Amino acid sequence: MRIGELATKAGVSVRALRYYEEQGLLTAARSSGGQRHYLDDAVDRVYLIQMLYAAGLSSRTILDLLPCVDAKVNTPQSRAMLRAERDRIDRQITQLRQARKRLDEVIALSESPASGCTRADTDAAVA
Amino acid sequence: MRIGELATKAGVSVRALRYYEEQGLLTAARSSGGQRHYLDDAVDRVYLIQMLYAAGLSSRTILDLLPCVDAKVNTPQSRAMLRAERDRIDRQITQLRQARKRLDEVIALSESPASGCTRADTDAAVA
DNA sequence: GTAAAACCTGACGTTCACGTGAGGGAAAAG
DNA sequence: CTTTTCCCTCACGTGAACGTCAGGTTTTAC
Repeated sequence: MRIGELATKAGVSVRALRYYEEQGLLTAARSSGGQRHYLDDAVDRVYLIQMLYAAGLSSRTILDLLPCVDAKVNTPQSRAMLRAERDRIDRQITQLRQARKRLDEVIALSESPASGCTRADTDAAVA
Repeated sequence: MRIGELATKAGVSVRALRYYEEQGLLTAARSSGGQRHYLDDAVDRVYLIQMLYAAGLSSRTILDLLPCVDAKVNTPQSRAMLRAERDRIDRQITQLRQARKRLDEVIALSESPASGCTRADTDAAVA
């Protein structure tokens, strides 16, 4: 498939795919005319990349991790890196939970009929 | 306390504190000479700001939320905003869990003596 | 009273993951 | 064969959260 189709299937922009290639995260065969051609499994690869981006990893880190995911590299260093990133994600989840908890407290307060309700509540809620 | 002390206590840079003020997230009294002076509770306020930044909120969103946290604003809109942000954090946690799971799978594979270990494992692990 | 810290206001620089044209070929459709 | 449609490579723009340097003032220490 060509880049437009992959972009649609993977739910990202064409520009993003070119960027991934530029970062070494995604490779493509080229037609005689220079156009990129991808195999079907490129869709999953893009999903994975997106997932790692969403987890807060940088292009560089993803670039280091992908060979491990592909099971092409498996050294003590690579395993340490994997664990380090997993731990980073764990810490990030912990932070998010804290923030969530904090917001929940505020929400609970704001929804209880106690404390300083600006009374815009009971008034405007029906109107 | 002055800005340097607050920066140290809160574990952020002086520049960051000035930036927070610029964004309306943090206010300070001024000395006759124009220097910022903070109360002790500013430390907690900075912690909170950092927590919300870490949760992926933008300055603008934090600016909108802070009055709610301070219980100074409590309208149907503000409560909806709080819930929206909490839900966003929930979705982000879900994504992080997925990424973590994926990494865990890779780690499990790389640490099991099966599959394509590059053998750098059993060799160099002792050396 | 003077020198060293610490602070002030601009204002430009940085990084990241792309967005967005510009100008020009390649490929599928008629 | 021509017309769309898709694709190509530069290459500059963007937004967010600061970093950093310049040039000057205020506070603190001796």
